[in-house]
Amino acid sequence: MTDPSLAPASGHDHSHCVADALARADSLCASRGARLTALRRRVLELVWRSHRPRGAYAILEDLSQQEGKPAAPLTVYRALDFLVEQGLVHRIESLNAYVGCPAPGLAHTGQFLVCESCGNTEEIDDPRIREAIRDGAAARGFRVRLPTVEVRGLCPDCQSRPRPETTP
Amino acid sequence: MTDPSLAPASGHDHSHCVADALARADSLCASRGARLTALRRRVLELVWRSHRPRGAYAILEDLSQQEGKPAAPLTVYRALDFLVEQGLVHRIESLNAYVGCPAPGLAHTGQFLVCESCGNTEEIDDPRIREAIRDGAAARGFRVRLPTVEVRGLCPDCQSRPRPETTP
DNA sequence: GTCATCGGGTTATGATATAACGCCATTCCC
DNA sequence: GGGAATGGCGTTATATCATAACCCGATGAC
Repeated sequence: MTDPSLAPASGHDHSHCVADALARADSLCASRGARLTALRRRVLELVWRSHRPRGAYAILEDLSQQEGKPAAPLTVYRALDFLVEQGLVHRIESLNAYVGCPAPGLAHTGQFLVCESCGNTEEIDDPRIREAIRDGAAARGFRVRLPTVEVRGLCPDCQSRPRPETTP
Repeated sequence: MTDPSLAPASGHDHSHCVADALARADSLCASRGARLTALRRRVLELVWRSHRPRGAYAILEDLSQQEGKPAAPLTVYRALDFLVEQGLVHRIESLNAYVGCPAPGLAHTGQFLVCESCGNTEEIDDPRIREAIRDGAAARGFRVRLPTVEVRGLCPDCQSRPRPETTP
């Protein structure tokens, strides 16, 4: 938890992010009748250890360490499936990794700005992008179910830094 | 090669697609001084067996069969890396699979409409989508290097069919 | 001819994800 | 409350996707 490589890029109190995310998850699941079990909540917390997408096996390791005994991959994947279904976590396809959603419950399908240098990933929901995809698909007779937009590049911080921190 | 599950959705002469793709690859590589070796060319042909993204291991199996002896994964991955670098093939991140580019040489980064029913994947290059992403990122100070847009949904054919063909 | 470079073979391994089966706790119905 | 249905999760095994490390032969530069 005090591993500096897990800290987010700019100085912000990340514990707030985590606490907020958990609180939102609690109330959202409660309002939906979805069961945010202890395990699922712990996995959500582990996803939120940073603003970088984390691989399932990284989460698995953390979980194993917390429990003092090795956990099985399925344990983590099932929890992640639940969290993704509830919109609490997004899967970043191009990284095979998972990142916490900062604004769940808004029924959005976001777009992701993935920094190739520090790994930090910002979720946005830009109406112009959303509508351009919707219209572009419609013009070709294609019915959109799930748009995936993942933009690799450099975040503002890393553009001004020579060689920034490593990814976890 | 005559496996019907590999045929593209609508009746079109797919052998033309393949022949065209190979011809374009030949001239493009020649003009660039890139070496489209026999192996790479064969892998490109196997990617083009359908308009569905194909997994590296599916290609590997085809290749092994053609050669009468098992090929190694690296063989295929190296060829695919080359083809992707040359823009002859695109990787579909959300499927961990590869699909032929119908218009290489245009220096585009396309968007992909992936049918969840039949698997056929159409590559488009919609300026509105491209520009919306460029502007949306710029507005947040993010420098785009590689935009990835993969839209899952239903192609026109599959919207009018009850339960269409399977994916290979 | 000699060297550098590159394509590709070989073997091993790492990383990501799911299948199949079963137990147990909760919940729901009556 | 009793019993059945459901869902969460443990266990073991396996599938799928991708790369590391090493070597060798062909090609082209000089």
